[in-house]
Amino acid sequence: MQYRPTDIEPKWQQRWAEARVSEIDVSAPGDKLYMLNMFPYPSGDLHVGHGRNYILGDAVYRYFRMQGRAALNPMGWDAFGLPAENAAIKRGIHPREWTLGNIARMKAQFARWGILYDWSKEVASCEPEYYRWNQWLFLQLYKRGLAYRGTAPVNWCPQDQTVLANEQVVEGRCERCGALVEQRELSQWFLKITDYADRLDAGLDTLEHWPEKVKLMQRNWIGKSRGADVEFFVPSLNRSIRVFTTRPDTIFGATFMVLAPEHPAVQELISGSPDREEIETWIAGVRNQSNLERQESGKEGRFTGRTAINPFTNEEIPIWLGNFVLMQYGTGAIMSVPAHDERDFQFAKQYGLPIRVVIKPASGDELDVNAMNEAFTFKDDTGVAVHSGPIDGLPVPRAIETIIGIIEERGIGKGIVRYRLRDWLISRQRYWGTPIPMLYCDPCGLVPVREEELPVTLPLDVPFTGREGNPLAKHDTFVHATCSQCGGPARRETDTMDTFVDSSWYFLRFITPRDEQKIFDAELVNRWLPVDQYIGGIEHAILHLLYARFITRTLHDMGLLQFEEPFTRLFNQGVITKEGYKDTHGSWVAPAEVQMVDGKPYRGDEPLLAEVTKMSKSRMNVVPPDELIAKYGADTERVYTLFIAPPEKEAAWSDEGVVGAYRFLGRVWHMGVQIAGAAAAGDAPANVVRKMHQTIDAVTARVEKFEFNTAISALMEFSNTLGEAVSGGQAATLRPAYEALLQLLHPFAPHITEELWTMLGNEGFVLTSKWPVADRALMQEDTVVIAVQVNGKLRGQVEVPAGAAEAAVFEAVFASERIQQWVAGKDIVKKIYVPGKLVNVVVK
RNA sequence: GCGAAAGUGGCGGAAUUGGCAGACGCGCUGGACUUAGGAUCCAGUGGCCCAAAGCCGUGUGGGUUCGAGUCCCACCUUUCGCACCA
Repeated sequence: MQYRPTDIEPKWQQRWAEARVSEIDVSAPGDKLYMLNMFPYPSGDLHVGHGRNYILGDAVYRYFRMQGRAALNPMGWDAFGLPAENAAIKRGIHPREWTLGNIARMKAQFARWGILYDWSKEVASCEPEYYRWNQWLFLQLYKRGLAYRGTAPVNWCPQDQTVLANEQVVEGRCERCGALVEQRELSQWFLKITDYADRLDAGLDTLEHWPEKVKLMQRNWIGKSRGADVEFFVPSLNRSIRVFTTRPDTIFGATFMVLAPEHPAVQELISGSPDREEIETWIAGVRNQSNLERQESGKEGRFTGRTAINPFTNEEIPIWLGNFVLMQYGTGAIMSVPAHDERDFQFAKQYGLPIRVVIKPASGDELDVNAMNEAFTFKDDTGVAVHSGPIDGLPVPRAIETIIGIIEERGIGKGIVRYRLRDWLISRQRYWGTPIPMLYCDPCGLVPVREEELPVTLPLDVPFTGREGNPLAKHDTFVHATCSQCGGPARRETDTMDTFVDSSWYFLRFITPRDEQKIFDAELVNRWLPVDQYIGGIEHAILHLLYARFITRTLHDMGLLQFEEPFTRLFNQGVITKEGYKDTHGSWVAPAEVQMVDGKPYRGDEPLLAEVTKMSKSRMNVVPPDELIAKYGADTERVYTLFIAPPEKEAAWSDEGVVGAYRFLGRVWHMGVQIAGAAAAGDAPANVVRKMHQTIDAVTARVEKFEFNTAISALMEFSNTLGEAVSGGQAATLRPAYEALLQLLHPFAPHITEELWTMLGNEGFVLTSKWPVADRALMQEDTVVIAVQVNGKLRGQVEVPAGAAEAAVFEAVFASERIQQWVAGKDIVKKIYVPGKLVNVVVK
């Protein structure tokens, strides 16, 4: 009987579905476990690279089910977003239709992979039943002052015709389309995530089971820094300007001040300058530049013509404007200490400003200003304050503490903690998203829609022209509304929400997805959450995960949640890469057009460049799962995907490598057929029993640690052991050991194991059988092979009974002729025995 | 520039607390079975050497140790993240 995956896989997929094996009653008691894969954007077809994420989650889910856990494994759709709208513009298909079609395709693909989700919990964020709670959440945040409309310089993507959150701008470009982002001063909706900066930072310390990398990225993004705000008096204006510094200990070395060109005091400062016009032209030029352009143009500045008083040295120091000082951070003004800050140093050198050393190395001589060609920062106690009056001789950390005390005492400033994090801009001038439930009324001003009027339904009858502007704004019956307060005519907000709002709380909705009365059932949610195991890509290290942590805290503060961290364990799978081919113009070439000549790629006689990159449609290097499944089956794809590399690592797809997984399953199959055909009789050979227990032990430990590649290699070894026993005519004795193999293999290759399990005459699913437990006593070998080293070099082996005493082992070692050759006639200096492993004899 | 992680056969990768480097798989070589093989099965496969014995071998150079892929120091390379955040 041949192994034909295509014959058996659809059958088992159907049986699991019919038996509703993955549906769970969340109100029933049980040892709960909440598994979650990040819900995907329904972009259409999935490739084997996407598959890694879901296959991995399904393997873990099935393992926990076999461990007897009440495991919830829901799935849904992050269904709002720009690609749907772009598809509408390009192809004339409605975003909703496009989205729902993609959802259906992806759902079918999950089924073909044999993935078990609890579809009774499915949600799609584009449905009013879901997004009304998005709107409800917004209103709660608005009530608490955490949602506000404000004017600020924002990121505008000219390609996508919308504003973007800071988190969505990568190296000055739109994260989605890659267009250069422009700065615009606009009135927009924000969520006050900055109110939670400190808690979001501190909470990272409690996340023991998150990858360090992700925590670090979040920590850097939040950018907490301690320092001081200090007032510098400007005599000619009879007022002071406040600067922020993280290094108040260097204030004696502050020899000038620099303000951002956008600083509100600039006009006043330059009012008396003879160069005023030139300075204004320069400011206008800088204002037009993005941060990226400013950085590329190098450090530039202008002298305002005025001076401030350094409050510690009492010297007059010049006030400059500089393109490198950011208005968005701190106070938009800095004190410059060129000796101990690299940026200040460069600026001072460029404009001939004085440099004064106020920190010396803790061990070593004072720095020579004239010999310096870079700043020396001394951020820790490797530096000691000098020429700094009251803090002279103090190491940097203590100097900072002391000087802040003095600053506060003198009333010229205070110690302060600042964050790099800025408020979350959630307005989008796009159609396919959750309408922001607000009204503009002439008499009443800004009015929130009443909760009982939710949802504010997104109208479906809008034209998609692709021309500038949000189609919603042109929809008369949507825009014209009645004021919730005065009943008069009002204009509806036509901005929609960033889709990251939708995904910031969806994991709460999965518990009671059909509840029409409330966003979620607090009692059940507090029982099921936090999510025990969250799985998804590293690309969400900041965006989604930070927003979800923020929203969870706001709901906690509303008294709805008892926890502040939504995800206990986080796992980021690595991407799958494959070779793609580029032509001489740098365009990607379809694999069908590529011919290999002497191992090098060509299109006709044009040589191509092979490049291993992340699998993606645009690079034309995707492997569609359906062809693979048709040829080898989903089980093969699953086993190969998990075996290819450690799951957190990037992995290169190899079409040949797939065959190895297929052969392995083929061997398991043929072995199963033979064992099923032999009437069970007698005990399995001792080596098989031992290997079985060792394998149970190894696979269990490795699945728990997400080491699927080595879990599978252990199963291959066990399968090889069983195969030898079958060839040795022992098939009749192997049934229990073989059944254990099927159970251990089930999470990785669910279909074939169900089929063989049934073939052996078992009732029920492998999935609902009990995960085997290893008997440690039976794992032990009767005899052990001890490696023998002489002076650290391997010289032989001896076999001794397991647990033999040290003396007996040495006796066996010196009885060995091979070893005698190396030690005869030499002084034995030392004998070392590592129990059960090796002996090292040191001779001279 | 700053921060983090990682360097092991032709390839993907194994290797508890320092204890037989290269598990498992791909590929390759030889063989079996075949009209055929890009199917299947069997054997071999780190390098030097016909082979054995032996020697060498985990990015480079040092060190600690009876013993180092693993620990320490210096360096090199790669990848990722941040990037004028005062």
